Amino acid sequence: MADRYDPREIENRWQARWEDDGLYRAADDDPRPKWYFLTMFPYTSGDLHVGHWYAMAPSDVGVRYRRMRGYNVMYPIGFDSFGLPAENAAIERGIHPKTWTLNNVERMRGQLKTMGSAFDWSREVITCLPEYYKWNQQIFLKMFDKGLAYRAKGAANWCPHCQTTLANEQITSEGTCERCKTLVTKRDLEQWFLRIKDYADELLDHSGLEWPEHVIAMQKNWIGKSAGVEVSFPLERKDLEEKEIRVFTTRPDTIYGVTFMVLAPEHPLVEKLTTRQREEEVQAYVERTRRLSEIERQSTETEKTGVFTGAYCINRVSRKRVPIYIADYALMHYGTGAVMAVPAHDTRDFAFARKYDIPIVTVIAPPGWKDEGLEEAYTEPGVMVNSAQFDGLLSDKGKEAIADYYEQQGWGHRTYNYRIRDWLISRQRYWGTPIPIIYCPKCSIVPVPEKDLPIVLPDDVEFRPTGESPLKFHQGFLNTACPKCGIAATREVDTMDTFVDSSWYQVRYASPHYDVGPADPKAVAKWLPVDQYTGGAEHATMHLLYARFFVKAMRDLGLVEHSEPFIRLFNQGQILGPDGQRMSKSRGNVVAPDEQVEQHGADTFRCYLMFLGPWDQGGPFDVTGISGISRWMNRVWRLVLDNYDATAAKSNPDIEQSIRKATHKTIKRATEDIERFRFNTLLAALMEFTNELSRTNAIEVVGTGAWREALDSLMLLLAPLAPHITEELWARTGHGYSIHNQSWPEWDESLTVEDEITLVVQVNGKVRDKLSVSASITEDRAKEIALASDKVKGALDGRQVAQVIYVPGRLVNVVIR
RNA sequence: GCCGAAGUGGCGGAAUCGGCAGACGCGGCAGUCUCAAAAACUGUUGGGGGGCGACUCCCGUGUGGGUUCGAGUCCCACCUUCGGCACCA
Repeated sequence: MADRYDPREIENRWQARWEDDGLYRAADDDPRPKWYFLTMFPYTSGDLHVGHWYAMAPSDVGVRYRRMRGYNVMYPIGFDSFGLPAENAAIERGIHPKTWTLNNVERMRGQLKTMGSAFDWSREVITCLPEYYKWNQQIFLKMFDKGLAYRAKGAANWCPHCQTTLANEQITSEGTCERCKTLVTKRDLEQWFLRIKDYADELLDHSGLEWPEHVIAMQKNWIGKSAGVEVSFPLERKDLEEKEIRVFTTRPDTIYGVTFMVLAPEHPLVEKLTTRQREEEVQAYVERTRRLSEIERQSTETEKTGVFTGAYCINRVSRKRVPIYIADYALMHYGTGAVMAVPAHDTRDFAFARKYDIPIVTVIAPPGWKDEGLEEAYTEPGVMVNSAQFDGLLSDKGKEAIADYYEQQGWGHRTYNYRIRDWLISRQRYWGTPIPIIYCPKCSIVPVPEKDLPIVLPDDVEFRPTGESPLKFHQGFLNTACPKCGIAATREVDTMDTFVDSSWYQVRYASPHYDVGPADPKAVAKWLPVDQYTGGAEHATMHLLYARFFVKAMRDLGLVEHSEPFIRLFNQGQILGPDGQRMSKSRGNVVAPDEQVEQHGADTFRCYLMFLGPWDQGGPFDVTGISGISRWMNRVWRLVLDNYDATAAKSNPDIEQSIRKATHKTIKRATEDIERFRFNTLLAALMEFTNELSRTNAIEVVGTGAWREALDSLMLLLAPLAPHITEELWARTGHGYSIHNQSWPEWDESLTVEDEITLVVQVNGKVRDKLSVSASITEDRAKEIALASDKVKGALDGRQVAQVIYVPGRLVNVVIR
């Protein structure tokens, strides 16, 4: 009898051994094909939770499988360690952000190691250290040189609680801060932007990427490219510098229906166009709009409001005078900030026209239209009417015809518009990468010379959430000399959005200690792009879009040669508390992984997480089921050790053959499942295999070659899932160290096919009999024995057989009338 | 409103192609062991009905239609849940 399975002892021992041996270190000069596997690095929140395990344990299985398939696998890990929580902890508890963060790194590193993952710790990257963020600064400077980073004043999203600006992507659909759920407002500030919009078309192209369709769809939605025409409407007043209003429209076919014009309240023409009589009202409206938060302004529920400016422009084709309004439903940052309003065919314009008694002219006829007024906007395609020479055209054709006409007349041109906006990276906070820019009274914006990098974050800073960067009050940091002319100048005091850090960390892992640039070109050429990336779907439009942009920008800066960071992407689902709600301390439904590991061992905990269901689905985590995995681990332990060394007492070729078949079928199933990351069914297959071996653990098979092959295969197939117990069993059954350097077992296809099959016999689609027949049965013979079955005869009840369907290897269906 | 994913036993879930619905596991029930309990092991377990019984019949994959010899799987309409976007002209 073998001794008891003691996961704690085994796991500690092997983890130490693997670390001492550097078993998982990826060598740059290994000639085998490379495989770069990456799981999203954790933020240094302080504690590893079940979500981390749920994300990382299955990734580790993928890694170990690739290793067994003969790849030179790199699986690095690090810490995303800049960001607000560190600073908030500093303010609340008087700990320095750096201390807080590095303590958390220490703690989380220890917790991560208990998972028994095949991480290559020698490549660890910690983003809050100057060795890393120096390169953020260098890349930023190169972007600045190329015009990819620019400074602009604009209405920035402002979180009053975090006391900083936010990127568009960091605002929830409720208009609140993604981090603290505070209502976001607007502030006019000079800020740094990166030109992600310049890459919009390239970012829309996901060819060559094996990504989940829904993530691609989300990115496409986010970028929001729409085709249309930019057309001009001449102003009635001729005494202004501007002679026309330019608008973007996707519906040029409705241009005869334009009965008013809407400018965004911030539109530069508003001030110039407004007549003296309307001035007061317009100014009041502009003021009111400015005070509204984004959420109030953008709510589709709010009634359309606006005011007339007193000015008119001319609809070139209908020759009509068109009144110009301002309304907050026109957005300054989309298109030209002006809208040609067609109330008959746009729901917003319709509501506005109704409210302010503006004429509604139908120019696209709905089906069966009899020249009557519309009760609501008709936005579907239809036949053009009231549109002079274009009458009778279908609206789709009309779009092209009018676009052509405008282009011929020189009144407009076809173009595209994008929903995505440039990436605002300035943050008025301390714990981030200092933006390497100096403001000189004489030379204005001056980049820090590369030789002066890194601009190091000073430690002795007072954390006062004032809405301005704490760095502004640090005289030693703030004051400097202009690198160009040498006179007294000040530094940029804002820091970079932490998404900058995670936009290229995957590149840094290739050469984490390289000190003459962000990345060693040789190492990058060897390792990048990432072959398989895994992480949560919440990053679909932020991190994943930023990282794609960054790599393309770095390519154009000559820093890397590839264009896409991540070839394959897998999104795991979200793990919830036992109550089906998000795990949170306030709900009291948090499951601590450390406790589970303490109780059941890492192998069991890992496997249980994978057994819950499909990885991309996530779901509630209920600890009660873990005993099933625990019991199974014990069964495997006993099964392997009890009879491994026995010698065959006598042989039974039938049982041996059936064991061999079970083995090869299991290898096949396991391989197919692991390739598709279907760990739940993979585990089910291994359990079935274990059950079958337990049943046949009889005197006739133990000690035979087939028996050994079965147990060896079981250990090897289980090795990626449960690395510790399998390493221990592998050693105890007299194999060499390490099971994690063995080859993945191969299956013999001829051993996976059955000689006997169950032929299902149906009558009118209902199962009436099951017959055990030879797999090589002919169609005629199968039909014959099916019809001969007593049960079929009984079901026929003397009625006429109309047809007999045969599906090879599966069933016979007798159709009767 | 738009885009995307999903609805299967008491529970988590399985079912590459349209072909035995419920694999595997939890929980439950019964049993073995035990003074007893726990643990472990064995058997059983979709619902309903009939038979002493080997058995047998009916119903059943969110709802309603459809295609098909045959539908959890395909098509149409709808309901519910979750995720994303949302005055984008």
